[in-house]
Amino acid sequence: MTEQSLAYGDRMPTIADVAREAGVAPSTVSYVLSGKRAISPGTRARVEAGIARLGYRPNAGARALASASTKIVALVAPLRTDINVPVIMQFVAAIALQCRARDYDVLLVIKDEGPEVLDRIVQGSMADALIVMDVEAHEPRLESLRGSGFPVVLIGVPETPGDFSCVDLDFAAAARVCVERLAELGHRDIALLGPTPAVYERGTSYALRFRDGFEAGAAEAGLRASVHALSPGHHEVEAQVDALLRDEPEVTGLVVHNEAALPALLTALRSRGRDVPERMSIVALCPDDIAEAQSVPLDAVSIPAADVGRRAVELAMGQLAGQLGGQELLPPHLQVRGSAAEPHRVEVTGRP
Amino acid sequence: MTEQSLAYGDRMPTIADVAREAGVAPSTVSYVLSGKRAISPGTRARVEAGIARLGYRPNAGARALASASTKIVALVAPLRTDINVPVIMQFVAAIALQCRARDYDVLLVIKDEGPEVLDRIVQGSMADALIVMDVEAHEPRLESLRGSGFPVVLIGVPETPGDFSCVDLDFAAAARVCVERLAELGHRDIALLGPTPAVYERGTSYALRFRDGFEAGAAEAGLRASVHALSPGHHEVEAQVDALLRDEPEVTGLVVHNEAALPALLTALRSRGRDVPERMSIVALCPDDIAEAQSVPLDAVSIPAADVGRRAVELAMGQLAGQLGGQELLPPHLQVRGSAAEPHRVEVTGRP
DNA sequence: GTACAGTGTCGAAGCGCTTCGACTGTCCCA
DNA sequence: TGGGACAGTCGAAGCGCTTCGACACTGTAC
Repeated sequence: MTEQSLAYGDRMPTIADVAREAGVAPSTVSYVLSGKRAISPGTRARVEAGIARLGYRPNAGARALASASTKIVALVAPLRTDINVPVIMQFVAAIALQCRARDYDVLLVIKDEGPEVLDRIVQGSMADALIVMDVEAHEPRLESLRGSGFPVVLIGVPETPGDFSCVDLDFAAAARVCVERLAELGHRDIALLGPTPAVYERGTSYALRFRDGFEAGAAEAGLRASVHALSPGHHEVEAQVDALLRDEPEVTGLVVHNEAALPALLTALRSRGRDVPERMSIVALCPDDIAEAQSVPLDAVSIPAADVGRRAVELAMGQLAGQLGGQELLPPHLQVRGSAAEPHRVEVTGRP
Repeated sequence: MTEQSLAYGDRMPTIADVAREAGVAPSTVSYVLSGKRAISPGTRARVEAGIARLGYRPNAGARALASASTKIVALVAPLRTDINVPVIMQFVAAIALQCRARDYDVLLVIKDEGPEVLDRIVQGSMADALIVMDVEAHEPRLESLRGSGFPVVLIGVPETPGDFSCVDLDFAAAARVCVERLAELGHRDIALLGPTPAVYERGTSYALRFRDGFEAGAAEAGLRASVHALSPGHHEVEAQVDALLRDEPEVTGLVVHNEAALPALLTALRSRGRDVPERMSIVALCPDDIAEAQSVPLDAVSIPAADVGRRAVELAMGQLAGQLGGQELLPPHLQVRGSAAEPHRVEVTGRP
């Protein structure tokens, strides 16, 4: 039962070869493989031996053609390098793993190609389902799929989800949790340091939801709050910190939604005498490993990439099985690590 | 000539539908699409109109089956989150873009599944070529493909490349360039701060080549040199910097091959009075944007991800066209930004 | 006027698989 | 003791495409 090593270029063995080898009909081999009909133990054994002996693997194209199912999930991912790269990667990893666990493969589609690409995939039957990451408030790309019945799962929530399944962290709730944490500690003036301006300009769904949640949470808690987009790069961050400290000196707590800027931000604050958490509190939205790797471990709501990815695949599979899924927002969890504390009201009390 | 919007679930139009619509034979439609035979302008126009009217897109599975070519490149990528994530992403982006430009799609395969996965892809005819990122010195996964004639391109160079095509930055030369830069400036004691120990333990090809190049370059230039793996995390980096400064106080120049640790490293050095570049020179190996975003912009050899990715796809396409490619190592380019300077021999001259 | 090379088009034969209906036994229960 | 139910297997049709050889023309050259 040694598996023959096949040179590519030799004709690959087909189901007919296996059938001949095992002395059965091709359809029987197919049924052994799919389990869709009962097979006697003896026959099964002979077929499996034949498969092993020939090193047979079913041809994906033929299978797709005959069964009208590709066992492929198309994953639409943004491959900008400006944002969030590690988080994107975590999503991709989680989704790929989940797909493999269900015997699906992943076709990678780069976002920011036009809608024709998706049509090509869907109408060319290149995949059985579509998972779209990083959805923006408006996604013209997806319009042609609306109501088509083709299984689509969005990671993120567009303005009009329609009948698309959506999964995501509840960014609005996450922002509220961050704000509430600062409010409980006694902060009265806070600021949101968000992603680069480009992200807002694109209308990126999660960034907007986080911002809106921040503003709503602050309003409810009666806090003064402002929002700032944070450009990356050490000098930019320093300049923006200076501007913030100058223009809004009362701010004692920051909510940061910008992983890339965190190291620079912490350095800038310390060098300006605003040590964290004594003289500036920070609550961040970022992956756990990033929160922990900072010079001051950060209180943070983590982005549950693995959970979101898993759920996205589950929803896709559900749709393949005929269920329809709605919007799912995963609840945020704040991990306290010590970067937020009660404010020292130095500016107010006066201090030598 | 309005393209009809198709509901998925409606039977998708086939080449036969288009043929009927245009009043020609299916094979004629096929030849219009492939351009493999001459077609009169009139017929072509009618066929194209029919295609547009029906919104026809060829079925990928059927096409693959009939033509024995999938128009898919399988990309084997590591999705660990411990290393190099942005760089990996740049490779993936570059490869995906290049593939699309050649009308190929990308099937994403996660590394660290067993060899059966690759066999499934190759023998199941799921892809026409394979690009493998992050290759290690020994890749048992690839053994079954050796000599098979299936187009394989490696990003990185294993110990025994055999007939696999390989592309990569010339990491050994890159290390030498870094060492030479420090040597020219007058440094005599240098250290390499490399990636996490796990990367060396895995036998990751590029890390080993960089290290070997570093040691060889230092030997040639007559420098004292040591090698240290750098664990990520702020505290680990601080501890390791302390150890270095204690155990090898004469070191005045660092070669850093560890993007993730750079912010922490710079912070640690400054807080220990070893400002860069005055009291410690640094030359790094990292992407340009990362080098520029540091608190001190770094002299760095960048990883030409886009070039490597492009070349990888070109080599894959070349193999599909019957050419065989060998190893290609791209020359390193050092970008000077001011993080390396002549050493102040403070420890030697004594200074108040 | 016949031969001959194109040129443009068609029909049919697969590519390798799944799946449906049909067929042959067995077994069990009426 | 006959018949239905069921397990196990087979053969053939067909999924939608590509591609090969054949065929009908149209010119052009002798």
